[in-house]
Amino acid sequence: MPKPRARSAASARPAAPYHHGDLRRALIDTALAMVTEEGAWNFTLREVARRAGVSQAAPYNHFEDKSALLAEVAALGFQSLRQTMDAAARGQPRSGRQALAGVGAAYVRFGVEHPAHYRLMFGAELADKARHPTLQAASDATFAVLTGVLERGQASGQVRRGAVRDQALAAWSLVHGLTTLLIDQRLSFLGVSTGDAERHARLAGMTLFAGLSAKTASHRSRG
Amino acid sequence: MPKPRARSAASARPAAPYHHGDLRRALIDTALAMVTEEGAWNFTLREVARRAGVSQAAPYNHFEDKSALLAEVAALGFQSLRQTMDAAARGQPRSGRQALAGVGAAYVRFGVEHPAHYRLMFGAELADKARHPTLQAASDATFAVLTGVLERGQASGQVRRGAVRDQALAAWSLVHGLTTLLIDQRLSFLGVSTGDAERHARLAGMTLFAGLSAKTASHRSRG
DNA sequence: ACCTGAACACCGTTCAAGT
DNA sequence: ACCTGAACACCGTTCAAGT
Repeated sequence: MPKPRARSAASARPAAPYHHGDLRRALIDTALAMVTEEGAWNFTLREVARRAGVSQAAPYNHFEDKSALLAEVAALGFQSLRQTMDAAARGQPRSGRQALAGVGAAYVRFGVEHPAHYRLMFGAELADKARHPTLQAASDATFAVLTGVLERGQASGQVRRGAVRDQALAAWSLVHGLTTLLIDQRLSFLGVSTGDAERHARLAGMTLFAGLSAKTASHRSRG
Repeated sequence: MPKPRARSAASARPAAPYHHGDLRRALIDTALAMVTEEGAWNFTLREVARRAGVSQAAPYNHFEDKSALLAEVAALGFQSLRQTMDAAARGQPRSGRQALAGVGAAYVRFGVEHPAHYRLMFGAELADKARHPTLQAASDATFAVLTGVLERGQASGQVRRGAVRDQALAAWSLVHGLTTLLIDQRLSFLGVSTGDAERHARLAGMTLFAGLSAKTASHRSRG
């Protein structure tokens, strides 16, 4: 809570100083708490201000508009996701399939455990806003974890040689698609709920790793 | 301002009768046009009413709330997507890899060509609304196209035998993830734009079909 | 049975005015 | 330099009243 910044004597409660200490950070923290604790992915800027104890106009001293605040909260989400993926990657002793499945499962788990945050991170409101630099940087760093796992997999000979970028794109598409389908409950008709998330993540990861082809030998046909 | 509303004789133009002929359909058509022609995925119910020439309160005679209208428009999108996929499936002479790649590419192409509609179809606003029955049915029918392709692929021996449901889920996750990443421009840092959509869709499809594993023989290890 | 006008409780954003 | 109060132009939704 606020800050004493006792200017006279030791006044016990300055109550509400006119100038907030670090309102920018306080607003981000408040919004983050609303997202993570209450699952409010579509909160209003006025409510964030209200909870932070300032007027509705105050945020505009620190953010250009609402989406600028959203972008900061989303960036924190990407940092958190990256740490989760990093931990999963390090936890696996071997590179290749194990590491890939572990990282993929960690990715999906993050999404289903923090659906509001995940929705915010990938929401359409922040779509064309590649201008938010912190968000872009955080997103790039997250993607790099996947790329790293695949690079090490190729180096160790477990992952097929080829363009890492294309492989990472396919892998990211898979886990991102699965996560959003789970979060938005688009799979209920299949009997798949968020409780089965990790199982299906590993299953999908194995499918991606082994491929759908019935051919066990490399096929040289080129359509 | 309002309307003459010639009620007598065989007036050629009923102009604007107090009671709209089929306002329900007119509202859906109007919203659909806004989505497909202007890319307005977050349109306002009031604006739909305005364009349909009725008051802001009129829609509530035909829809419980805004999301009920959104669900109808989304359902039309799923029908359109299903037709696109069906055509792609029939266009391919062979089952297996070709059909899978073709259907997947058609799916992604639909998304990047109708980004607003796609966003609406999978938007979070309609997430927990599994109650909208028409939407659910249309979505299920779309998914069934994928399942059918995989079933035929297994029957013809081109697709690995296994649970079709799990394979379809992996395939759907892949194309859905790729589509949303493309639409929301999350891949610009990779130099991937919507123009490359079809190419990357086929690439990702091939990756899924062939698998990421370096092993060409089936691996029996179970970790 | 269907539609309107006006109202209620909200939004995001701006801006003069306060401290 | 930062914050407030009041305002503007909107929303989704409800409801008595009109036809």
